[in-house]
Amino acid sequence: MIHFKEEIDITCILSNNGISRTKFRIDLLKLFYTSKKSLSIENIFKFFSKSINKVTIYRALESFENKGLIHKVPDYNNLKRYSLCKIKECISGFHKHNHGHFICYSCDQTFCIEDIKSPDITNLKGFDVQELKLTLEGYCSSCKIN
Amino acid sequence: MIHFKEEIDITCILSNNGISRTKFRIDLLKLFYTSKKSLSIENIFKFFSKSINKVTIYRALESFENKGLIHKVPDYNNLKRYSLCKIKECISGFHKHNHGHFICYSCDQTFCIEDIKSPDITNLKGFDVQELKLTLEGYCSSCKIN
DNA sequence: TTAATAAACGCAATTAGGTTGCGATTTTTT
DNA sequence: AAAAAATCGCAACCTAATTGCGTTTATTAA
Repeated sequence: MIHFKEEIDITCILSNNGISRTKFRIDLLKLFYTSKKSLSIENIFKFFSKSINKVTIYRALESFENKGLIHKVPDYNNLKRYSLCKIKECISGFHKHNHGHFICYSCDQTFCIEDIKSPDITNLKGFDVQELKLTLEGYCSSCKIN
Repeated sequence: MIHFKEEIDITCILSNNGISRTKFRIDLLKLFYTSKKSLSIENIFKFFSKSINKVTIYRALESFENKGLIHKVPDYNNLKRYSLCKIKECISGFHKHNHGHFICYSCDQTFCIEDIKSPDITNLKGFDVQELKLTLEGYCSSCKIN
């Protein structure tokens, strides 16, 4: 069981989004709130000591994403990977993220970079631009050689 | 057999890069030179009327990429997809692309956008940024409603 | 609180994209 | 022309992800 210093009502968030408060889904959402990192299926699988069926993980993540609680982030190996949505604009069925993502070559971790906003390119001749994704790659603070 | 108006010596390019000039590889490289679009394995498979084994396609693409003739582009469904390298900086084992890519929601096509250069973000606190990828999404000129 | 309804779970099977091994064929080198 | 190297095609394999379905758990209605 995970505990917070400042209580965030996980069960309330789930209820408000029409998601059943099963032990696993409560703990999974808590995990996203406590983890500063993005999470892959494998990360989650290992966190729960492989006691949870992977299909269950896939379906919970799909549900969370559809409700706007988490969002997909790019992954170095093109695997499914998610981060908590910290923006209120993310609601059921719709995500709004204009932050960039950083992928570390060494630890394969993906970080959300709130600092950098994506450049504003809305009019590009011939194209109707709906979204803009900025992905940085390199070495994160833990992996780089100083 | 594909023909060019201005002769580009495909067989010469292959030879110079140490790639055997088989009928398939010659035609494949010609296809990349004539196609304005990026190509997925499925695109190529169908172009050759499914007469070429997919493993052969995978291996030819891997070879072309390693020699710097083509480069990977993002794909809407995370499939392998390639475009011709138009930059002389792309040589054996090394690619240098600072252009952006546009993915169409409707036709799933990926276009190289030479016009826009990726923003120059080399110093980001705590991170050692090696590469920057800019991907636009929306509707291309053929698919958008005017 | 209990019965009915809906959501979530676990298991097995399947799908899909991509990879590997290997013998046969084609190309290149000598 | 012979030997060496690269490419090809087939079958088998791998991994991530998806689907079907019967069971369990949670939510809603009575």
